[in-house]
Amino acid sequence: MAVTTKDIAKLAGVSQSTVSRSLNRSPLISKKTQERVLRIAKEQNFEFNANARSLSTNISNSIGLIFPDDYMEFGLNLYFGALHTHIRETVEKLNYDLIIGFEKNKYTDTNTIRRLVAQKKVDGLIIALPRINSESMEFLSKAKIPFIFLHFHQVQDCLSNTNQIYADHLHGGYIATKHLIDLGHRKIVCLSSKDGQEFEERRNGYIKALIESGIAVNENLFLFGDRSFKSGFSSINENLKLFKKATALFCHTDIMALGALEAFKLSNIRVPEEIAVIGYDDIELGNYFSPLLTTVHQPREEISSLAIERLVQLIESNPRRNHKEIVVKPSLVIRESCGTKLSLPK
Amino acid sequence: MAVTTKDIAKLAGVSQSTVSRSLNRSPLISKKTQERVLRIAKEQNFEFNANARSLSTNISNSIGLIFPDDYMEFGLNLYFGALHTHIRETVEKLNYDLIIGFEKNKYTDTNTIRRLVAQKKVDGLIIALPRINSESMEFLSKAKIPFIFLHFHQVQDCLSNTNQIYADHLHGGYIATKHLIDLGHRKIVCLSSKDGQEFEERRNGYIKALIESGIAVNENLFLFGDRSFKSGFSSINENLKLFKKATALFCHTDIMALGALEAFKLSNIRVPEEIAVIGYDDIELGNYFSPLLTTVHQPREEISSLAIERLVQLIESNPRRNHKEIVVKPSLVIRESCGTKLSLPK
DNA sequence: ACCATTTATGCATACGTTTGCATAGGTGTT
DNA sequence: AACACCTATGCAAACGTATGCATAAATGGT
Repeated sequence: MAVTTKDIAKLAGVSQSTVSRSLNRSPLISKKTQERVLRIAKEQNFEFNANARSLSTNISNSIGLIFPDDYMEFGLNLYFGALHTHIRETVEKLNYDLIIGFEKNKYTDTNTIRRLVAQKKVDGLIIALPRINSESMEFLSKAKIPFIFLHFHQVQDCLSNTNQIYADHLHGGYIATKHLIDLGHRKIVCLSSKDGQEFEERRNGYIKALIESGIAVNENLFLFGDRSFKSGFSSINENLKLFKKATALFCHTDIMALGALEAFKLSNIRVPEEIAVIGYDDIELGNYFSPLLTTVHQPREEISSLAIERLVQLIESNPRRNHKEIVVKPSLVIRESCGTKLSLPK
Repeated sequence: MAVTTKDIAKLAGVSQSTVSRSLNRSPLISKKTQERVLRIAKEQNFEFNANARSLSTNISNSIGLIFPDDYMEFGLNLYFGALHTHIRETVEKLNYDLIIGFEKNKYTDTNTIRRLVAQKKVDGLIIALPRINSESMEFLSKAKIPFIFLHFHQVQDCLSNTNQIYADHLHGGYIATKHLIDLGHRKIVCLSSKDGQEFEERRNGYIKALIESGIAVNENLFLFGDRSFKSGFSSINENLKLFKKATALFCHTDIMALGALEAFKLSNIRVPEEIAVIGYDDIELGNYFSPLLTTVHQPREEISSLAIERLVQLIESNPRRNHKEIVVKPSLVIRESCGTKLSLPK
């Protein structure tokens, strides 16, 4: 059915190879012939058969984007959703197609990755998994396929031979805490999570800011949730007594911060008047409910475009060297939930 | 590099065709040979080259999922995000890959669709665009590629020769309104949107329920937003006077309902005590903030799996007949925001 | 033991493209 | 006029798989 280069060749009175070369803008072909071929191809609504092309060139013109299977939980969809948007924009701009894959167990499985690579369905991968085991790493480097880790934290054990892009969470934790300290707060509760190195880094940023300001780190001010709204809500609800002394709360995800705000609301504790609350991520939702959430902006657009651009660069030049880390800085988004400088810090 | 059927053939001491047949479980091959070939293939980590396979069979084993470019706006990401999850689950279960495409102008463009089809990158399409023009319809049917419209409302003008899956919005509008009426409400504000036929249908459901209960339809009780949180917030804020008489609000999206709740909160109007609020969509968020949002559940999982299952069925049997509409019923999710039966309806 | 039938395998071609190599025709230099 | 050298084109093989057809081997019936 579909019109092929052979059909065009017949119509143009040239050979099939001349058609192929013309369509690929080969300099071997004379201007005149090329133009004629292009005209006819256009008239016939010609499109390359991508499969034949990929078979011949070993290039699929597709990029695989790998997410963990559970990315929808814990309000992560808000984060990933945004990431996804920016990624596809860049992918589109660079004329690649996007194949989305998921790994069931985000820490150990790489079945989808292996399959897509082995089947030659993708030219490169953006891997947005929190971690990957060494066998899979080995598979990837043996397969000589360009890939980029796009995640939340630095992966130490594959540092030397991979490309990774991540945000500087220590910095994010630091600027959030510094903001609260600058507003006069001394007792700052830290609601974090144990699931993910990025949270550890944020805690380190928190600690760094405290120490720098000569504030003692108090173990009792650490709370741990699972990143979700519900855990933000219940962590605060079950630890309201902390806020008899503490005047501020640093939540390591916005969605936990929103849960916390809701908990304070139901206990008639006013934010920011009585407690300052700062989040992390800068999800859209933080801009909806009163008080508007002050937070740390995750540089999503930057991370996404950098990742794709770097990947395409790797694909198209394929230098089996030149590994690179890119670190992106988060920034502060000051809205309402931290209020203004405390006049009388407790 | 990669191991091919030819390599396996050499190792097994059989011909390439025998390998191909074995791997495809052809009944022509003896159990013994087949098992040996399969064992060797497994040992060698053999995977088919998808491009060669697709070229030969004209089957890509991929499904295209087409979204409008702006699906992230207006809180739609919450809806589409969920849809996307269920779709990919079903796609995975049925062993297809998922290629995600976007159309720039959701009403007129079909460039991505055309390209993916012409290039043979997909075997079928799930088209989640609000509409499609007749040229594109013609292209699709000429291309003889199975596709399904997955959307929010029934598309009349391509009814006769397409598969479409949509929810019964009239029913949804009806049950939401009926719920409020059953609770004793008579004056019910209807916050809808003019952008999308589904909203018109929900309004019709609203009207139907009113009429059925002998309540006059009051033009003044209709408000229109753009589906967003902000428009929910401001629509209510700018029309607070309506609620001197009206006792209930039916918002045609959850996210508008949340905006409305926020507006009531800031005006110290208690929900559900003073005003009952019902939403539409059943997004996760509605289950977070107090009062928990009573709403109409969009049967997302059902729509998604039905769409994919039907599509795969079309792909694998390809009957160029047998067009079918599937209508899915929304259901009521009663939480807190409508409260209980009014004792003294105004 | 012979033939007919079934079962299992291999051969060869096709899918639509890219690309190395050969070559025909044209240009320029001596 | 002879030669070397481009330029533009075509030929043919290759990519890895699937499959129609031919055929060899095994089976069964007499």
